[in-house]
Amino acid sequence: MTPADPDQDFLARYDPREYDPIAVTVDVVTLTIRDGGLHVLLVRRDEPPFSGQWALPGGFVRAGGTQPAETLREAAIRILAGETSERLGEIHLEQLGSYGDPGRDPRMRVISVAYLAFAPELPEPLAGPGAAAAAWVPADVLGLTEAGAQRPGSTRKLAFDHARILADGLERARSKLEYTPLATSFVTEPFTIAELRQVYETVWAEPLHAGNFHRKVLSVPGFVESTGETTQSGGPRGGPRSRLYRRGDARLLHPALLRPGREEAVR
Amino acid sequence: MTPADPDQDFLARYDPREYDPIAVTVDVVTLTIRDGGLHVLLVRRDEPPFSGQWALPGGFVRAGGTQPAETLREAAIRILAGETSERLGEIHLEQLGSYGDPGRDPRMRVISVAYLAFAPELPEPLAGPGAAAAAWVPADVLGLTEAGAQRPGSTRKLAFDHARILADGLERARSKLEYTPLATSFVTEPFTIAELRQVYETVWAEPLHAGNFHRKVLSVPGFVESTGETTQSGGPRGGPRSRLYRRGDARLLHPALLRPGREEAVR
DNA sequence: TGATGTTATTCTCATTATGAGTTCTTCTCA
DNA sequence: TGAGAAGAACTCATAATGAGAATAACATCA
Repeated sequence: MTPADPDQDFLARYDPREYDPIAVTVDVVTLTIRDGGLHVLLVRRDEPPFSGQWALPGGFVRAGGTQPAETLREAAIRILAGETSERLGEIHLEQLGSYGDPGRDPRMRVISVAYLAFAPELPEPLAGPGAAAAAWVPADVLGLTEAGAQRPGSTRKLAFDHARILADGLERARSKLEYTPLATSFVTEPFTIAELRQVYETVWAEPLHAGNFHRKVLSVPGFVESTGETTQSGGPRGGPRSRLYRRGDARLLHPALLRPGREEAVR
Repeated sequence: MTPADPDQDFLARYDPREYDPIAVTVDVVTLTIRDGGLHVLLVRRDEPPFSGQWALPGGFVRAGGTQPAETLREAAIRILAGETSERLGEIHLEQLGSYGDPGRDPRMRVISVAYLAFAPELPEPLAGPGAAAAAWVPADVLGLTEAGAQRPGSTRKLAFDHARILADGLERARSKLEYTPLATSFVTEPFTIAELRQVYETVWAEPLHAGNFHRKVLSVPGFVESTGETTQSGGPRGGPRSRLYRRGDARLLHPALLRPGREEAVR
């Protein structure tokens, strides 16, 4: 950012209409748990490119000028509101990363800032102002690999590089569950320890030891807070009533709740 | 990304020259350890806005068209090369986040994708193709607060929102040392355990227990690997020769090396 | 109604990880 | 040569974890 730098000079004298433009969009990975499985909110395209394929909800950032300017986060909230339209205040939203490889959009150079949202169970998406079709799609039917690709035979091919963005979002979610209390963003208050455990088991896709999980959650300061109440009845297949909890005031879990069997992931 | 979405329609018919433009830049937070302190690479501006103030090295992303297109990462490498120009292969580089609030650049709407680099000790920056002045600046003289502001009285005011970007980069670095072997990116091979400990103590800004650190580093599989050699002499103030190590093959530290006294940061 | 199975919650116990401090030894510097 | 610094390896108390079992409250169904 100095005048001797040609790039900075360029910025100082920049008249954007003279240069190759870059478009900026925001795409949102919205995760929720439905029917015991991890789901992501997708919309279906029916115009080229990628016509007929599923994609993350997204849209342009309003730059200001003829439109009111908005922050990147505000753009993400606007896009999310187009599909879900309710209780946005309860939804956790964080920036995931930016994706800008040349050619990721065949029409022009597009930089997409991806956001990641964690939501408690929501109704079917209104295919409202944002989509011809919108749906909660089980994450596992997309056949995502760790490398951000889709396995051959996946019935729903994702448009653009959205498979990679989604894979990054899933890994971020798995990781955030370890050291933050964000699992509570997937449930509605009040909730039981078992509901919280199901969140972990679903996102991590592995069973956890119920007793150890229970001990751990209650021993981490500020993770959950007892309401003093219990459920009105036992579970659908028996068992005693569960105590009910709400979110605590911790922003970090200390000590963290680590995924089992991470040794293999180390190298 | 469907035709019913006005934003997507907009994209399909987008002629960028008709709309309010957004510029995309890449800024790089480059951290290194010099003279026992954490330093960041900054350049000095001498044109408005923020003339005379320090800023992160940055530049436009080459969109393609009249210029060859580059990825965001390639842009970051190009910017880094302008200042440091050597051994870029050894430098760890990762995306930090994107910053796009309206008004962050008074000239126009600019989205900046920030990258974070960890470098071993490098020579004074060539104020080369990238800067009228470039320097390694001790991170502590910038008076950064956790909130991303600068304390009043800081002698070097950072331009734009670079104080926040730098604060985010520092926190990312502190955090990454816990669960990745990236501390080894701050030293040149071969290195001693004490050198590695100084990296942690510098970045975390707190003293560590030498014996426990030693035990821990050697017990985490794949963190470091012995070369079988030792230093040629003891330390400058005495002590025996140290064994030398190189980087191991671990990508994650398991178990992690946690910062002491994190309980206060939890809420 | 009573047997059977399910599940929340609590406990035990062996193992591992951590924090604090000590010991032994090798080296530099005065 | 002596004093002090520092690498490396120990000890030991405490905390955290993983695996399993025990207890008790509840649902379902014969």
